[in-house]
Amino acid sequence: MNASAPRAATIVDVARVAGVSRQTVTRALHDMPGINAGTRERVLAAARELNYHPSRFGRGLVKPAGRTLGLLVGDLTNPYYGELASTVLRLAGERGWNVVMAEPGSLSDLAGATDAVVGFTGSSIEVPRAGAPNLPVVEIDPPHDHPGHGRVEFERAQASRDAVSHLLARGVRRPVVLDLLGPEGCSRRGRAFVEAFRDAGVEPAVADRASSWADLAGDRPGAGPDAVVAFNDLEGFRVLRDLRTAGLRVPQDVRVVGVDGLALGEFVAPRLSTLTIDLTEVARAALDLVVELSGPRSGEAVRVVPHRFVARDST
Amino acid sequence: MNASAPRAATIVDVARVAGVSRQTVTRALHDMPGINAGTRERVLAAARELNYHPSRFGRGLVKPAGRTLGLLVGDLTNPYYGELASTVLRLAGERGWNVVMAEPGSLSDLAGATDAVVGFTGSSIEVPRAGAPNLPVVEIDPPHDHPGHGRVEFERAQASRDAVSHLLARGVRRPVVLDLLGPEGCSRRGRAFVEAFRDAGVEPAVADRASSWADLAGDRPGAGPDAVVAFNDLEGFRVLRDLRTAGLRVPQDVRVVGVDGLALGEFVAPRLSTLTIDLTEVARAALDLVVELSGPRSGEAVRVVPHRFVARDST
DNA sequence: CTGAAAGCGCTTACAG
DNA sequence: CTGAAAGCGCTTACAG
Repeated sequence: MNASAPRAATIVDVARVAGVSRQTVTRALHDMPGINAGTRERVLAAARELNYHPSRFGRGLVKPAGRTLGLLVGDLTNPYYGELASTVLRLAGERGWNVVMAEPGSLSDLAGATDAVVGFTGSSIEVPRAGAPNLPVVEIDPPHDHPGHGRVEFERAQASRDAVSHLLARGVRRPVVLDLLGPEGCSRRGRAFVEAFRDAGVEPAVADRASSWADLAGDRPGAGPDAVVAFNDLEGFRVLRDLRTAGLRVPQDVRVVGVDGLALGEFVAPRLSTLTIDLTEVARAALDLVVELSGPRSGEAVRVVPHRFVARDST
Repeated sequence: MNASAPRAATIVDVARVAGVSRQTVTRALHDMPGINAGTRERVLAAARELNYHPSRFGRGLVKPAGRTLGLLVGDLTNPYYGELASTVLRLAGERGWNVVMAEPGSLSDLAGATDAVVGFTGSSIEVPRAGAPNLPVVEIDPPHDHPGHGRVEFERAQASRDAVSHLLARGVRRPVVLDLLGPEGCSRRGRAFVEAFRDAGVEPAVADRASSWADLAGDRPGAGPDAVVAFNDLEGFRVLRDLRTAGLRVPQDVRVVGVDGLALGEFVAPRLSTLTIDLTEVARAALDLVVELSGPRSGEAVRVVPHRFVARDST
């Protein structure tokens, strides 16, 4: 924008400095056969001198380029998102796609930089589609349906019922479900558990996801929860730690269930029981939907992937 | 490549179908003022009908575009890399850069898709710089110096000494350092610990990073290690779990130190002592080096970021 | 409100 | 071994 900013060197600048034509520059830069070694050196020297950076756009316009996928993920600090991102990177790599990643806060112009967007953030995503009305957008486990967006839905009912049966069979009577308590009430994961408990004839308490054990236990000893359904595995680890600090035994005194199925759940003691989902299947479904939506518009593009209850040591 | 594959629609196709000129298509697509509402609708309908996807390259060539950074990270399943990636995404977003991510195995043509590459993989990275001789490459904590690459080095000596003093002051006499035992011997992190122990007059055992507690303890009870330096925090969690399973108390019977400073270390019991590093500082240094290397070539581009020992409950 | 022209930076045939 | 020409798909002034 600065009028005095020097224009970046282009291939013609290099050609001029090296005293050759531009296609000779191309030849030198790409190590193509049929070029005099001395000429090549001269060109490369000129490129270095001018600090020449070829334009991706100029090249992309003329060479068949791979597709670029935009991947919008929630906090990568949570290994859950890391596992999905890792899988998407692998699958996209196999197809020769590049992946532009962004976290929701980021301002990056995804629509302008990509050929399709996959979003997995825990909330609805809104992609500013400047000039790209047909940009395929796929949401993973979105809280709401968005017409025109493809989506990968998570099926939680069966796994939640399995977890609840497991808990009740072990004598649980005073479960608490930790959840994100927004203006709309429980999250879908929370609702699935609450409904599963109710269907089994037990009314669970519901508390904020970040509640401390002291909050949950109340003041009368012995009346606290005998099971905690954490909002996710990370919070489950926290609950496990707090229970240990409080001198309570898991699973004998309190049983704990997480959600996400982090591999890390195997690395803590007691190993955390959890609701898991096959993220490879999720990623594959999302990429398939991208391909489907890239073609001529069809109807609803939806895939459903089920959760599964994994009983480990904490229940 | 398939001769029968239909050529993707371009802006001229849309213009033809809508019966307008191409700049009218541009106007309609970008919601620009000064266009008849009916015309706009007609254009958008044609775009939909043809499943028109604007070319990023055509546009990029003519509009000033943000830079695109390539970020090569080791396994995103490890929250350590996730934390770095998250920070880079945030800092890059603030500067208006897009970020193309890839894991080392991926075949993606980073050089062709980006304006600079940052690598943080635990091993040396080799970027195929097809036609991009001046592509800035910055390596984070690389095992070897690479001439021409910028690098962010981790300083471990002081933090390792601090950790060792801490352990020895608590009576540790038979420490074991778990490490990646490659053909070149210890890793740098392992060496830093081994040297710190030696300087303090204690010769540590060295074992493979994945060793089980049974491997380490040997057959004579009481002769096993009284401290374990894990390869990273994730392995530290595993050691913690194994010790618990073996009925040993941490830190009373065995003290455990991790490396990485995962936030997660606070979420386990006992909370894991570790060597931590400020990943925001690391990311910022890497991006600064990218900028520095994007300009006219200067000398060595190196930044050093120190580790710090954090004593939590496991020591 | 709409269109004809120029040009962004590169590579790919095609000549010499 | 090297160069002149065409063209990729788009946007930006400039005319009408």
